[in-house]
Amino acid sequence: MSGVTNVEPTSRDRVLSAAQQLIIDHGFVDFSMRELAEVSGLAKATIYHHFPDKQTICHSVVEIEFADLRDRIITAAQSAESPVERLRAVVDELLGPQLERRLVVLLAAHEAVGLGMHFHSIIKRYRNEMVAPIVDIIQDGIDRGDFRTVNVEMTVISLMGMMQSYITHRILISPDQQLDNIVEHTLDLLLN
Amino acid sequence: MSGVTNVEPTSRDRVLSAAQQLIIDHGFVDFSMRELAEVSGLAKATIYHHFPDKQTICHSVVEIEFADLRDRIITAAQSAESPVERLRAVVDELLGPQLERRLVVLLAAHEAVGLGMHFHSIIKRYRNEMVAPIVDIIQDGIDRGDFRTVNVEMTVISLMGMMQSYITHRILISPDQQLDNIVEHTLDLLLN
Amino acid sequence: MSGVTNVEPTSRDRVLSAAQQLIIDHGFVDFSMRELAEVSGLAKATIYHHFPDKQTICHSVVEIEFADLRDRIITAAQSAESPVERLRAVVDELLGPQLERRLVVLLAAHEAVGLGMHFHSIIKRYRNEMVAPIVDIIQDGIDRGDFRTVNVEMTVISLMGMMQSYITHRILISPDQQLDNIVEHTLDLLLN
Amino acid sequence: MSGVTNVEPTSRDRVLSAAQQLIIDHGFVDFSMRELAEVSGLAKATIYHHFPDKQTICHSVVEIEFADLRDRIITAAQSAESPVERLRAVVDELLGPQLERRLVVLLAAHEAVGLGMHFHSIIKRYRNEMVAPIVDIIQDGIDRGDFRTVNVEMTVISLMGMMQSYITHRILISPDQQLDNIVEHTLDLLLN
DNA sequence: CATGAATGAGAATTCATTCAT
DNA sequence: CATGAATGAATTCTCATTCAT
Repeated sequence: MSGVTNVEPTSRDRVLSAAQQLIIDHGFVDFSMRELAEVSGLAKATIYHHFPDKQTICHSVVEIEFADLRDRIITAAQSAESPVERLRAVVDELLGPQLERRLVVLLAAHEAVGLGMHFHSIIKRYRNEMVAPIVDIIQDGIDRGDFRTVNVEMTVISLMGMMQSYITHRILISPDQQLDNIVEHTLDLLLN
Repeated sequence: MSGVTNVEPTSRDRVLSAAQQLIIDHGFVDFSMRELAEVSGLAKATIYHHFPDKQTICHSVVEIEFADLRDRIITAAQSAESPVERLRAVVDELLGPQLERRLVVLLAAHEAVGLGMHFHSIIKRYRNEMVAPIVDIIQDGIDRGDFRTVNVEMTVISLMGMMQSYITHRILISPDQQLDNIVEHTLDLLLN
Repeated sequence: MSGVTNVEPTSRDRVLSAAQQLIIDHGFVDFSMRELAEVSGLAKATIYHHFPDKQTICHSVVEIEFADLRDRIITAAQSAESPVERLRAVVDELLGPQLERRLVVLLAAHEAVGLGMHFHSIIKRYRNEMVAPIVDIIQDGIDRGDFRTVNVEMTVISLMGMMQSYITHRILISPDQQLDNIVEHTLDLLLN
Repeated sequence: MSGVTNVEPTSRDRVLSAAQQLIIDHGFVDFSMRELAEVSGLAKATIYHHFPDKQTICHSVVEIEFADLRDRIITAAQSAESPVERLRAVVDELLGPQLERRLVVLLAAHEAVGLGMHFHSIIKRYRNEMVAPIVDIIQDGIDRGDFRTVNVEMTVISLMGMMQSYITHRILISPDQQLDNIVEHTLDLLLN
């Protein structure tokens, strides 16, 4: 009660992390407030005490996931001097094991196709924020002559698609297969 | 009407094509049998006369979509002599406008993450069938010396991810932007 | 087609015997025309070709069961000279193994409590027809001085309840327990 | 209202007593949750707030009925000194007018033949609990020399069947006929 | 005589949400 | 801050029955 750090997560956080888990397991639509109450250990009415409705909870989870991913990418994009190393760091981060779970959520966000414009705008906003630093790296690499000349924006789109595809492959097709050299392969494709 | 062929689609087909449309619009979970009845023009009970449950309808739609896509890819993969031309045809096909709608369905299939193993197995099966001809093309290109030496399987995974990413971009971010040179960009990235 | 005996049961009979089995398994209400079609091997519409509705099928099954039971009782009631022997034959028949299944149906008929007056009237009619010969036996026994003087009708009611109770016991409580001396016990109780 | 005790039945109890009434009227299968909601004065969803499903409601009603009957029998079985008087009290109780309604439910429980094992186990359990005190009485009577020597268990089974038969008779055949001397008739059969 | 296709009505159950405490 | 109780609307699915062939 009086202590140094309060390790008890707040109820709000318990809701959000339960929601994250349920979205990963069931997708955005097919999880119920009943399950959310059960998993979070709170009463349904208590959840409504913290959030106005289910939609807002989904939006919040997506915001949090995207913000975290964006921050990691930005950090990675500043982690070194040479464009090659910075790109390597970003790709590394995008495929890092701790991100897989988060990216699954983002993958699932493609559901957003049928989920209304607010999702669209969130995805659009963060996608731009994640794309920007990668664009900078590639542009920088081209300017320095390290990379060959490519359509920068399109290359970034390609890059993100590849990342998704690797992860999907790992999840759906061969979960155990190690893809250690993904990073090198990706860089090779893009930069050779 | 004029007697040559009976073009009236069967009730079964009307259900499947209505389901396809609804899945595209709402995702796999959030379309209701009530809507499906309405859109297909049949009574709910009639739908259950043709399909045992909602799940089976979803599976069937996915099967049909995948089978069609696979067939198009296989056809494209046999359309020319040189590996470069055959790969171009495949990429062209994957991005062709008439396929967008179908691919949206496949994208949405990533929902499948939370939708049970039967989806997994369908996706796995067809993904293998779609990957195989592309693998052949690339391997052939390498053997002939047209392509540089790459990890073939990984390259195919990359390729499919890029395609998805382009389409997602077109749908979510800039629907109107023309990406005419996607094909060339992709080939450039992969084969240069 | 042209033969001596036609062993193929008629469709009508197939419906009735399937219905009998389903009523035994599920009770009168909770069996569906879909199941009946499945078990009988006929199409639902074919069943409606032979019977106007589900109610009539249930009534028919009950009629058949009761008629058969009544006939067996009447036969048994005429099988010997002495009242004791005739009563023994009736009790024997009521507990005979081939009758158990039929009696289960009759037990289930107590559902009839909530099933409308037509069932009531069937049960009432046949119950009277089954009671009558037993009444005669007991009255005869009393007249001859073989039995002690009892309220005849009430004794018959008791007798039938005991039979039901034995069967219920056998079905619900101890299916394997042999109750060989039931007949003697019953006669002993009633006539001593 | 005036403050002594709050007599308002809980929602749970309102559901159970409405269910009891509906089971008596329609049997276990053929009453709907819609009716139950109507009769209990609650919304369907509210019922599901208190019970997980229809089955559980049925089981609960049967449990309550059996428990009440068992308690009454046990009480009656301890009500006097002599075995004859105690047996008379039990039989009296089994046929008492206030029990008729309850016994109808138990009769209807024979539907249970087709209703799954959980019903079987409930019936089996309570049947044993109801039989035990009657067994004791009869054994005691035999030991004291008041009753003639009979197979005790079988006699109890007989007794319960008779009771059912009287009640069925009253309900189905002649509702108005007074059977005042049933008790004496029954005792006479058993104890002479 | 037989049936596949079709259906309106209704079944059980779950939903997101509100409110009094 | 927290919750049990309550609910209208919607869900998937089943029913007994009809009809054109």
